[in-house]
Amino acid sequence: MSSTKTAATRRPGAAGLKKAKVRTRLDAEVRSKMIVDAAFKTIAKDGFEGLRTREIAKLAGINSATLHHHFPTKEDLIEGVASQLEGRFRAEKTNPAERESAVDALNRQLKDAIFYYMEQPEMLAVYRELVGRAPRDPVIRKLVHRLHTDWQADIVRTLNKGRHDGSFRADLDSEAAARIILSTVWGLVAHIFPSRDDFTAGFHELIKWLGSGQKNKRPAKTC
Amino acid sequence: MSSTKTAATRRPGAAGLKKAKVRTRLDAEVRSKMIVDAAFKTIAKDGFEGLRTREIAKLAGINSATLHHHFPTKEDLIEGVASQLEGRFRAEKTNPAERESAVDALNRQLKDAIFYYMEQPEMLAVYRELVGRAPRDPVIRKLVHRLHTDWQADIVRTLNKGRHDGSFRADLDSEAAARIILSTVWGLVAHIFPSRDDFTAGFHELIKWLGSGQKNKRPAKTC
DNA sequence: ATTTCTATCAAGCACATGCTTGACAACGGC
DNA sequence: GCCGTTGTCAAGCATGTGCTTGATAGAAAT
Repeated sequence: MSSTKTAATRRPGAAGLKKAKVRTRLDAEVRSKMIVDAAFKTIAKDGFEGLRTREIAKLAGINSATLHHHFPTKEDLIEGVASQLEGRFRAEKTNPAERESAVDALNRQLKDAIFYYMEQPEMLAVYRELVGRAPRDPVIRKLVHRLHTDWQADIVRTLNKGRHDGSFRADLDSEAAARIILSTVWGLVAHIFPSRDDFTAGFHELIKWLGSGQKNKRPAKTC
Repeated sequence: MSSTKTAATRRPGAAGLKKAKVRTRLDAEVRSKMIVDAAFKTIAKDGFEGLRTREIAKLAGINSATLHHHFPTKEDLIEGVASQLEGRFRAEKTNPAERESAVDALNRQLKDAIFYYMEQPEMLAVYRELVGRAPRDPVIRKLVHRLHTDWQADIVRTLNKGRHDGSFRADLDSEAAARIILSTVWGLVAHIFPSRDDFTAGFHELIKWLGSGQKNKRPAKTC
């Protein structure tokens, strides 16, 4: 006597025709990635101001409670996004060609930046948001600092190499120059450069300034 | 003492001891400035994410309804802040000294940037926030674009002058170079440079690169 | 088959937040 | 003194929002 009654009241949609929702259950890892991907897209489009857990859940096709099961707090979700971004940057890092010259290495930096700008604008948008949030969030700040430090070290290596083989000017301050280059690339990310072509022109000008002014690689500097 | 009854019922706190609030009535212009100042400080500290009309009102010492009387929407308030920032930047703009050399003019840019960094960090913080918001807000975008365009034009003028009098290298692309300089300064604002000294070192390196390599101002480039 | 584990959902709680409403009071013009 | 204008306030409305609760169901272990 109690069977039908409880079943009818307990189970929503058992008697009715309510779109028989199929509950797809996924591994935590897979679902987490789906959620982070959704958050990534939302942040790229609307920034952190536009980050609403309900929206992310809807975009990921799940209930918001499920989202909070995988990422207890919004903060956790943001860290997940940040972590994914760092991973993608490190994974997609292009390798130097064999016996690549210093100038070629710089041009690779240029090409990489333009690649992200053209093909992966979402990554740059999220990056921009993270840097903007860094002053107020210690975890993000550390992550951004890590990325920038490693990146700068790469550039310093390249510059030192070019300086020693004579292709770059002998009086180059590699540390300072690396920061200029970093800032220039950041100028592209932060839309300080109005267009891709302006950025390219700027970067080429920079490379020109770095040059020693001689084609061959002799370290001579007499006249 | 006479009309106690109506007074007691009508005026909240007239009978009690509730801190006898004095309603200070100000001109719209004055009050608006107070509100914008409060918003300015809040945005500098917590960014746009932390902008709550109630908080601003409390900081300005007024009721939030009063705030909305002067700035009907949050958007209006933000535009007020942006407008004030632009005004301050333009008003505080340092004038070139009489017969100032091109190198001196660039050093003035450097000094100005460091001045804001050290003495007016709030202005730079708000600036940073505005640039971050620009991609999503047409009004802000226009304002930022206006500032950058004017600023860049200034630098281009300086560079052209230096190029023509021989103090800068003859093969200088002034437009591209100006954008590099702009990006470098933005690197300070956006905390791409870890410290003030790193920025100074970078800027000096930049100026070194721009130089023609000769002390006097003759346009000769033979060797 | 039973149990255990946990991913998922519908509903909701508690509070935050932009903005409104209606009344009041300071001020200037008459 | 009277009155229109408007700057100010207490209270509230409607909605948004992070996160919780308690129940349900898929899957694996036993």
